Amino acid sequence: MTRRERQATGRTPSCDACATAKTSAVFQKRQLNIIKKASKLFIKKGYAQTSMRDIAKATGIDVGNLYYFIKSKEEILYLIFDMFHKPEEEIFERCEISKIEDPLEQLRTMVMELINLGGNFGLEILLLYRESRVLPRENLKSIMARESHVISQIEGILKKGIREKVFKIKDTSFTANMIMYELSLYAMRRWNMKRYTKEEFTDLLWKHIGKVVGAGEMKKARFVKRSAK
Amino acid sequence: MTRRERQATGRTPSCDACATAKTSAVFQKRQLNIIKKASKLFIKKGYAQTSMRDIAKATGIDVGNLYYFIKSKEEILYLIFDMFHKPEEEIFERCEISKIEDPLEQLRTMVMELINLGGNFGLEILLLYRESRVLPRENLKSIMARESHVISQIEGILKKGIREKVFKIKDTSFTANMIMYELSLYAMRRWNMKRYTKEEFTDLLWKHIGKVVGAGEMKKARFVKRSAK
DNA sequence: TATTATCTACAACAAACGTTGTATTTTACA
DNA sequence: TGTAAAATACAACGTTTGTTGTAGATAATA
Repeated sequence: MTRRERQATGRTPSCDACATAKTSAVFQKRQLNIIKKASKLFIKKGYAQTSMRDIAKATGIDVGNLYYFIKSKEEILYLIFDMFHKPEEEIFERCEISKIEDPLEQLRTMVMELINLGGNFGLEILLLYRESRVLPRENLKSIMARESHVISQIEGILKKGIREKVFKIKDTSFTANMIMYELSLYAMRRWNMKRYTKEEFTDLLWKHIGKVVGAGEMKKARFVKRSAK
Repeated sequence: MTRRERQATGRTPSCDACATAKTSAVFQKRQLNIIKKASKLFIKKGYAQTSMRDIAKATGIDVGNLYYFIKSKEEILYLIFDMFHKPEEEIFERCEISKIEDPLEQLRTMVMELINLGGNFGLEILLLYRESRVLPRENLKSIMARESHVISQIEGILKKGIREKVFKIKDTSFTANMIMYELSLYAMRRWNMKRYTKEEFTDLLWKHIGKVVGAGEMKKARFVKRSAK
């Protein structure tokens, strides 16, 4: 039996629909703790460089007993992604963005929410870029599907903005992807970005995105038009 | 002796200044081959998920004999970074960018060169983001120093552009970092970017950067001024 | 209190890993 | 052709790794 196969086995099905659903409060709390602590370790040291024994030490749960709460190391990573991408997907509805009229305000709301998700300033998203390849195809697909969903919501906002002549964008798909990508600048280039406070950075980033969607330009244009009348 | 310590030992000093410098053509060719093949594997599977035996298979060099050409697995990664960052650092001089007058053209030259480095469209730079943490502090620092050098060159161009009223930028350091970061969009989000050809992408990216530095805006402004006279 | 379900402690396993030792073959040069 | 250096082949070592087995403790329920 190869390691990969053994990994798939696991001792106790934890997140699958299992006979005796582990829904006890303690259980879920412990599992959440594992996920949180592990995500911190993964961010700091990398997935492969973090051993189950490290996670055991960080959580205070014995190495072997970790497998009472999770199926495998791989599953921890998946659960981390799951945990931080679910709320990401729900921003649009939760903030009732479709009810906002001004596309620029829609975009601002979306961006701010995405930035502050998890309170870690996008550090978790960095994991997706860095470690997603360790997940099996199946899981990776479902994660990517969520990502795409958010992207297409952003794209929707951009299109609306173009229709209302507030934005000026050549390729909405490209720009939506770029905006999503830019949100991780802080996390990805921490070594250079640390000089900015979170507030400074957020401000700079939003100004930047404003340029990207051509918002300022359009406003000016509209202003010129009106004054020309 | 721990693994980490053993890793530091190595069998034959390969890149250090060693008594009998391995400068034979064959030797260097083999070493280069290892670096190239390994970088492909690292990009595809990740550093930790690529074993020395994988590299052996890819290069056709026996596992043990790999250590005749390189000191350690870690060194391979370092050499990869070294290989792709050295030319990056030399762009400015090689292209004689300081002799170009128009800042926008300066920037365009720089960007295009950076994009096409290695011919892999930035795929190697993705490694820096993903795997740099496995390097020891010392090496990491030297890599980052190079990065910063390129960034400051970009920043120089931006400042010149501002002085000449061609660019409009709030924080040159932020923007320089952002531009550098944006160059890796294709590599980092391949799964969504594959729909574009390299030409399409390059075009979109350049237009995007144009907006970011406020180039279009300024031109229009200048034009307006002149027509107002 | 008896019984079951939940949780824990600790040791162990088998595989994979980076790396080394060594003996042998090939090449370069005199 | 002879000799040293360069390069190869192959087996092995010592660790670390993710994971499991199992026996015992604790908590909940009756």
